[in-house]
Amino acid sequence: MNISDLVKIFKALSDETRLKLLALLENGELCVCEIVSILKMSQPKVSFHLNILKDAELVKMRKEGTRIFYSLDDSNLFKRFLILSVIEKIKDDKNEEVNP
Amino acid sequence: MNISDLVKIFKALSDETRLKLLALLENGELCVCEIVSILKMSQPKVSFHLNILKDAELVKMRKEGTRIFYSLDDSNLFKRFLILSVIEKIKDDKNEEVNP
DNA sequence: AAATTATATCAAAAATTTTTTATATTTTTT
DNA sequence: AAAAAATATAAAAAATTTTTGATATAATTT
Repeated sequence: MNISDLVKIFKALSDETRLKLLALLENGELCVCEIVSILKMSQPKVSFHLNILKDAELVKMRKEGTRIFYSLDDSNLFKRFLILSVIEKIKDDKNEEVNP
Repeated sequence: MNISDLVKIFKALSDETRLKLLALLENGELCVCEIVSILKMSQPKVSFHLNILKDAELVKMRKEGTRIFYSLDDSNLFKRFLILSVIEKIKDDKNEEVNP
């Protein structure tokens, strides 16, 4: 992993939409259409951000018929740590909203 | 730490110049003028990037006379991990350049 | 084979970030 | 008190990223 890979990973993580996508995938794979309907964002927008996460190898994809399922790619230890940190911190954040 | 703080931290880390600044500060504080002369970048550019790192609380500063010294701010465990990872990976990268 | 569904891609527009050049501020030195 | 040194800030320009709306592609269903 060189400095450009590192920048690419951090760039991928430096957007709220993409952090939400990662958190959404915590419990397993989802297809694009499910993500679109859950997050209520336009489909090209979701595809755009998923593609950036895939480029940084933070998510991976699997085709099945007409659908494409995305899931977390935490095969690398450093990325796994980053993804887990993101998910944990976003959860904390949501809990604070509910229990102020 | 909420989701915006998280985005701010990753945004701060998502630029090569800023990763280099962090790596440069590994061995202790440096003033802006030293950083400028080492990295051979314009002074406003260095100040601009240092400010982004400071906003994300990845570096801290200390005034002494006319100089301002910057150093790593790894008081938070998560940030400490990120900073150390960055430094380690940038070092690896440089070693590979020398020993191909 | 036509229609439908799911997704990617493209081009234009909008928004944000980075760089550059010039200037302001503060402290120290002369 | 003027000059010099170090740094921040501001405004404009350049570059990059994100969003949007339209269209293309591929697999499935009718």
